[in-house]
Amino acid sequence: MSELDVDFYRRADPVQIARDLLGKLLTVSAPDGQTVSGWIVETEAYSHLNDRACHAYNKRRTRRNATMFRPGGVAYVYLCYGIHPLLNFVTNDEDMPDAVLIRALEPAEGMEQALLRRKLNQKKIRDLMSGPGKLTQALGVDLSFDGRSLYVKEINVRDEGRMVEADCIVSSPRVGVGYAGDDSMLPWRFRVKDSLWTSPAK
DNA sequence: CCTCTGATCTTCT
DNA sequence: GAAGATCAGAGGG
Repeated sequence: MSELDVDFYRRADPVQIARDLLGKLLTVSAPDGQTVSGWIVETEAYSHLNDRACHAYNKRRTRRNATMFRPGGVAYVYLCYGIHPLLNFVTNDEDMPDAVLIRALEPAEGMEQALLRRKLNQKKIRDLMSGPGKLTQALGVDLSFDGRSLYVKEINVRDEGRMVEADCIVSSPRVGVGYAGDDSMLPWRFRVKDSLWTSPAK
């Protein structure tokens, strides 16, 4: 139906955007020419205000997080644990560094290519995109996507009319952010209730 | 089902 | 030097 636009990404509340992204269709055409897409079923919000788990907490700049300071509507991709590229969408205005981490997708188009990239067979289909590192591998997203606009054919997000009602969204604390102290308790992880495709981590 | 571990890049102490 | 927005494989129950 329609591509998500500047007005969607440049809002000031990453928590609302994380909820709104559930049910949207993410499509990636990798440099090898293959296209893989999936429905977003799990996200996490990160805010530079009052959130110690955010890479850009208190507007702290590092070489890694420079992309977060750009205007909303670009991809922020960084290497986690030295191995896995993780995909975020930058939100809010320039120099207001918020982001939404994409944590899991329900497979849509290009499943054969995704299975190849993940080295999985049909029996393991549930592991295809059910985690932030798994989905970047399945989609072919690597560090070269950092800073890429989200309005291009290489990577874009569309509203295809799949509705996710408020009472179908489960919120819980984010994964792996214990270092953030009290902020690690914020219920800023969002999942589609009863989806078979969300990540297993507590 | 579960717990443990290695892989190995960025950032901060 | 240590820990992190993670995953896969090995081993045990």
